[in-house]
Amino acid sequence: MDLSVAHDKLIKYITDRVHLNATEIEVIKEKFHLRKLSKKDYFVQTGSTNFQQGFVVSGALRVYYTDPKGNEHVMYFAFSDWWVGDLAGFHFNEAATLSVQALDESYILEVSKEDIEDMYIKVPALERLFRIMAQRTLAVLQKRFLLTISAHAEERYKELLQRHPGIEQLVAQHQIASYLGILPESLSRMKKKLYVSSPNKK
Amino acid sequence: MDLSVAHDKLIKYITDRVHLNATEIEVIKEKFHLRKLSKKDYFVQTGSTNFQQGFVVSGALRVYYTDPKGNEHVMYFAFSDWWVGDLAGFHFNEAATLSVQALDESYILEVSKEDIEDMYIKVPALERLFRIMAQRTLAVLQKRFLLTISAHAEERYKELLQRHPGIEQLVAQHQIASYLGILPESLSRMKKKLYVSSPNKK
DNA sequence: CGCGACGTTGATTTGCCTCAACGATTGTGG
DNA sequence: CCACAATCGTTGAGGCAAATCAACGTCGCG
Repeated sequence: MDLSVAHDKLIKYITDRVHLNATEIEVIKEKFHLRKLSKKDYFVQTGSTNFQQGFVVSGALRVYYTDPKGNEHVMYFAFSDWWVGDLAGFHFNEAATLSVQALDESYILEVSKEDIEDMYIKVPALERLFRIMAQRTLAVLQKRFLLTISAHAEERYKELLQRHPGIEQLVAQHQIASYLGILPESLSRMKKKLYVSSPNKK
Repeated sequence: MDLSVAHDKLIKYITDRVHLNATEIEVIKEKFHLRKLSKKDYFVQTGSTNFQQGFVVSGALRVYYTDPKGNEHVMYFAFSDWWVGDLAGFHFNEAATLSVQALDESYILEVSKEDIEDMYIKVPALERLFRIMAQRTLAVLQKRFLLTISAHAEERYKELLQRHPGIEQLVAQHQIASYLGILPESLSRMKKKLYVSSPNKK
């Protein structure tokens, strides 16, 4: 993965959403640094106070929470063109409660909170971009929250498959169970039940 | 409740967070319209396509979701200085999936999506304010989501009491149960259990 | 006053967890 | 490159938190 190719991908992502002039593009390129993660490497770990955000250029990652009992809960999976980081920690300057780990070799354009604040001044369009992104992410999280409290695991599983076809080829089953908020054993039993009662096989 | 008092409250809220000049203040005052809600009146109802947001000047409201089975789930309660509206519908221009209902007589400064978009141009500081608000709301919702999937109802109940002391005097018990994601019967049993095992009474 | 909304209590059910065991696959160090 | 270990998915037995269904007393209010 080449730095300029990564930068071009980021600039395309941004200019698809807001207008930038040539100077602004240069400012942005200076601030985002390419980082390679091997499988199982961490981009952010619980307790970190680095406050960075990352734009995923390629690869696959999981963003998860480790609760006080030590159980891990997947918040979301991230692929090309997604953003990763601990938003709560980032916003409140608190130690990260989330971790971000590569599920495969991944390339990420990393930016520090300081540099983002600096860019808000030098590139006002980013203020707009990040407002829109925050509002959209908020709307998406709200939907996920409402589904989680109103529907059983089986319904949430079907919704996931519908919203993200092919996810089962990309991430392991126990990661999907974690995303759904159930144990791997429960997902295994659920799939068996769905398969037996409605055998859409061969 | 007087319009100019309400406007002053809003302007104080905003200028506590970002800088405004006199002209900008006038633009904002023109866009926010005062609305009185009696107890049980709705500010937003499921299916609405008005895309308005509201700044709560006084009173108390509940923001809730009605699932396909007809069960209501309280997203949050709103009091003075909070914002209410269906953020998902607002952002995606979809019919509202949330409802906002007054629990007591309330006064709200209402603004349409159109006028907000207009203000982003005339008052750039609002772009920043709404970015910050969206990011903070997102961080708060993330914490709520993570607590919901990782902790039992009893722990969530204690967290609510700690974060919002006095909530039990402001809203009915079945509303609190709905916020916690459990049935009124379950909350009743839980309180009984907590009371018996740890009688902090007289 | 009378009705409806609210909170409580009881009996039973259920969705998912916990703990345990066991093949199958994957990965790795010698 | 193979042998062994670790990880993963599956299956079983039993348990628990909260839902469901039902009944009933109390209170506030039209």
